[in-house]
Amino acid sequence: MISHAMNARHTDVATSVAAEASGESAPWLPAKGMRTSAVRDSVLFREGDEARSCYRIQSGAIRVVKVLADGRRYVADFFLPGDVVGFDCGDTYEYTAEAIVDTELVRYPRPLIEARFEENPAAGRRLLDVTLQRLAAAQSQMLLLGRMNAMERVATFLLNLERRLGAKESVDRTIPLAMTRADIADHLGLTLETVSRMLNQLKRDGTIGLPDPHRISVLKPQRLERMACAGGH
Amino acid sequence: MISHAMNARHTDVATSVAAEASGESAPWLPAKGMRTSAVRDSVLFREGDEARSCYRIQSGAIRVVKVLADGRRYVADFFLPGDVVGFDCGDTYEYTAEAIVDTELVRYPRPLIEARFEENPAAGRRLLDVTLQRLAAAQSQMLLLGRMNAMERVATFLLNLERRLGAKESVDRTIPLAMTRADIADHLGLTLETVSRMLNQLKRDGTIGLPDPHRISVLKPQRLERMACAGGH
DNA sequence: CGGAGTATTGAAACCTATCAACAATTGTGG
DNA sequence: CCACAATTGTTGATAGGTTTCAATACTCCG
Repeated sequence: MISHAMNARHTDVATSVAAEASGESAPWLPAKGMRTSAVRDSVLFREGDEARSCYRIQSGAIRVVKVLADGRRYVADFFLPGDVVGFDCGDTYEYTAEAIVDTELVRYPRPLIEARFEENPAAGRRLLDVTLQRLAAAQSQMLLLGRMNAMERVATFLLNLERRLGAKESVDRTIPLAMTRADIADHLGLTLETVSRMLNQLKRDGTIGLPDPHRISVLKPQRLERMACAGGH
Repeated sequence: MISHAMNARHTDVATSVAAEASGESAPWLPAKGMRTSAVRDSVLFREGDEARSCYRIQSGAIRVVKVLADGRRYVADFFLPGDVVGFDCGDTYEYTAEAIVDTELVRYPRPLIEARFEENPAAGRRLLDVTLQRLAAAQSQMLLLGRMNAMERVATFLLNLERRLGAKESVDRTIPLAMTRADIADHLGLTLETVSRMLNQLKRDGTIGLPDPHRISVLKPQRLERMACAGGH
């Protein structure tokens, strides 16, 4: 599957007590948190659970899902290394968070975060900015879901993912895909078959390469951007 | 494809200099702002404009739209009395805001709001909560756009709108619709014809009544909730 | 009262979903 | 290390829900 995917036993999320620096990517977090790991497909927290903690992703990937009673699923977002998942409004989580692959995280109890806001207003302001950015991203995603066709959705998704991973992760413009076709489909409001068809159509075009199902190399970025949609933001 | 270009009179937004209390609904705003009015279909601000102010709606309604180059449009949100529109991340607006009907607003310059955060951290915390709520609503909307069929979308929309308007506005469970079918369609990722068909199907069912195109009375709320989707949030 | 904008309704086309079969990959255990 | 089983991905044929195109009716205001 992917480099860091190890044995996928169904143990729960394991927590060690070692302290860990919060890292540069989220300056609004407390200085220390608990190192934690989650094996593939384990649930970090469930929609409706009491929101005790949030988590910064160290390595791996998390998906955040909302589910209808009959099983229809929407993947609201993917969280990649550096991202923080689990800070919601209210006392309960708004969605379920699951590990896509074996994932290393740092856990921060909510009370510690709230305390940090008291002592340091700038931290709260930083979180506000992050939240406003996520809201803007959500609005772009709604435009995608509401008004783009299958090919535009897939092309836009690939470009966004490449941008988020940054040059560091994607060597030679090759995107390491942690998630399955089903995850991508549930994120784009499509079926996994349609996602597969679009990817293979792009492959036949010569726009992308698919060395293996979990690696996508962007061969013709400009063409991909043109397919992404008839008008950037 | 679709391009509901709304070109009516293009008078600008008129501003009076009278001061006005910020009201109970948005305690994170400064105490005073400028009363302003916007006639139907006028543009409050445009995507990409420098974000100088935000606006609290006093009466009327605002729609917030994102547009693709070929004219396809998505209505990211409707803003109703009490709501505040225009506080985005970055220095420019993320979307275009237009008046759906003649609208009364109170304008707050961004520098004044920023200053208020400096002096009163609780104000910033309130805005964070509001923003987190809007993010949660956006995630529910993505589930709707990605995974619900036309009837479920329309039913969900009506229920949400009724809840937002509150008992005060909707006398006798009758929802006053400020927006057109095209606005609703662009908000639900449908065409205006499909929205019309779904509404009239609900009318034939006896689930709702349509006294006139801009008034919807909910006759059988439970049935509407059942149609809304196979699984509540 | 008339005219422009808005809403409704019908018929046909299209894109994507669904169903189904098969191929490829991954992980497991001999 | 290889073979097998399970999962994941690909591809094809068909069906179905929405869109598109078109015509007509309604509503609101000047």
